[in-house]
Amino acid sequence: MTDEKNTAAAPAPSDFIRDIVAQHVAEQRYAKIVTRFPPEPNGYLHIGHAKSICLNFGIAREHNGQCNLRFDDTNPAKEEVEFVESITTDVRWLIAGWADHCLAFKPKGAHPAPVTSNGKPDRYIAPVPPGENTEAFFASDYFDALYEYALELIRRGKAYVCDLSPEDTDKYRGAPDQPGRESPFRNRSVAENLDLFQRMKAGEFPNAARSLRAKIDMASPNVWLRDPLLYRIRHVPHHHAGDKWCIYPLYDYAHCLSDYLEGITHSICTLEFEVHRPLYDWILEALDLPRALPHQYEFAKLMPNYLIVSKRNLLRLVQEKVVSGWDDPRMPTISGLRRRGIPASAVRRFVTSVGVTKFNSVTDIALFEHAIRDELNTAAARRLAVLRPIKLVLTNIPAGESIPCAAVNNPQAENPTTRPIVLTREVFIETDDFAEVPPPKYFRLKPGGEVRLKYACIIKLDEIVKDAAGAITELRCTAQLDTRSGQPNADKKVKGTIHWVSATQCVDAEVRLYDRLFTVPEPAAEPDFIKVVNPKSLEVVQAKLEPSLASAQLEDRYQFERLGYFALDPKDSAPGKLVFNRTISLKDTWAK
RNA sequence: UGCCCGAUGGUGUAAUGGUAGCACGAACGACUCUGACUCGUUCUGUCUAGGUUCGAAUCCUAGUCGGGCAGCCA
Repeated sequence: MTDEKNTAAAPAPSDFIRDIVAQHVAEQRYAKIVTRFPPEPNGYLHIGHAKSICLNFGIAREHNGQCNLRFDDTNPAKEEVEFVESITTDVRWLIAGWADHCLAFKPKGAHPAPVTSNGKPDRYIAPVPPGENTEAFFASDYFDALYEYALELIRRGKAYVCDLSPEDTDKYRGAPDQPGRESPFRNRSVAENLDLFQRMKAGEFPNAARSLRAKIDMASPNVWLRDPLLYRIRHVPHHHAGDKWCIYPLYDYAHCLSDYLEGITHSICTLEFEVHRPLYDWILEALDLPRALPHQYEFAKLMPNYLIVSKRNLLRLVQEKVVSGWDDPRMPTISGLRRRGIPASAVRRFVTSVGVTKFNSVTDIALFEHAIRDELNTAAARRLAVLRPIKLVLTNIPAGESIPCAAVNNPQAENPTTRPIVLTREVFIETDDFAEVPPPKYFRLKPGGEVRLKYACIIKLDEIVKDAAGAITELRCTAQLDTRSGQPNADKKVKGTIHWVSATQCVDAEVRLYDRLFTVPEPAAEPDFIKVVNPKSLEVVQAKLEPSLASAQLEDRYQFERLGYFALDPKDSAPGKLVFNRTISLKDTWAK
């Protein structure tokens, strides 16, 4: 379906993170480059995540490395299996045929195993290729290991159990421009900390009654170093780990150690984690681990205009039924883009083309639209379809006669093939392709004017038939049959060529015309982005299609000539009931 | 008033002390049995002020502007 030619031919991208990786490869610092994509299963993946996926899998791919799909599931209150399933599907779709050989899973149910590294006891979880009895990595599979590491931190005097309430913890933390104060529980003995932490795990204390904290520096100018919490008490079951735990690790503690356990070399995340990096390093260094430590690198997230890219706001669109669901074709979610008919290759090309920097920028959505059109231009089969039909009668063709014509399937192909279509007395043309009072430079059908029916012949408009109310019911024309391909006057030139379908040999279909969801470039900056939803973001029409489209395939992409790119809706289309989504219109430089 | 990060045409990005380039976009033109594609021409840029240097987008200093950080979220 999707043509990989463009992506494959594109030069390997270069950016500051890839430069660092390339240097590490040159130095032979690591045996293998291992990255990871670590979503929290609390929502659907969107175009912003696609950038991270393509970065992480792209780097792995460029160095024969590996990229782990890992669920960062340390907060059971917000997470659901529905999301681990959708995320897995979306990631696999996005990288299919491109980097799936880099995707690493683990045996189903596997946990980190005891190993010996550099002569010292260690823990490691080995990757396997996705397949039977495998699954993605889960941070929650490391809870036992993480607990052991916490015990070790306590023994080393680098962590303590704190009895401060959440409110008091906040107060003691101070402010960015003001140092915090040390917790009164900061200097408990190792024995007491060990005892208390074990009892936290055993469920002896209620939610938030105590926490485990790293002992770092309450006066640090970086607030994340002011004795950050490592564990909190939450008496809730976990979607993956079951009901074994009532203490759950926090992101900063779990993430760096998960990276270590999986042997990640480059842990790539977005800019807001920059201030967390010292903590990431502190935890790993505090444990004196025997293998090479992972390192964190940060880049600016993708922010395209005319879109919202925030789980909270996307959720609102779903909940308030502005869209039909997370996979509504107007949503910037991966599932929405997929349902809309956008090839994964176009998503990849777009997110790669914007580059990787530390500069917060707004990317023009036109860049995405360009990537989509460009991929589809080579991949899509051309077909004739009329969205808003108006009847046209070719008065010199007898009723019942079928004149065979050959239509090109894809002019971009190296050896273009054709398919047969037929011209009949009655055809439909696009309402927009006729104007009784044409504007200047109007190339289409107008009174007394000539136009070519694509792949058929030139016609001349003789008569406009109207009903009693003055509405146009049909256009009567003369077909110049000697201007058909292969006929003596085939080369006759007219300014306009329009598409059409036979009125007697066509199929009906519902066609959904999608447009931008928002009318302003920065909807998220509005007081209420619901107020700037584009009322015309979805228009449904009953279209007439050429007969070959009756057997359209879900995975195929079509260009309805002169209109745009279309694909079958995977949810609502069924045998005998065609539903097409407009992926994107053709570029239109004809100012209306 | 604290700490961290950043700033190159309309947008995104490259140039790693040596000719500011590429893509998107826009405008105009050529071609055209898709007003698409393709091709051609044009458009607009190094945040400011000092300094180092034969030479600065790049290094230094100060400033300006923007983003991030005070969840028992990630």
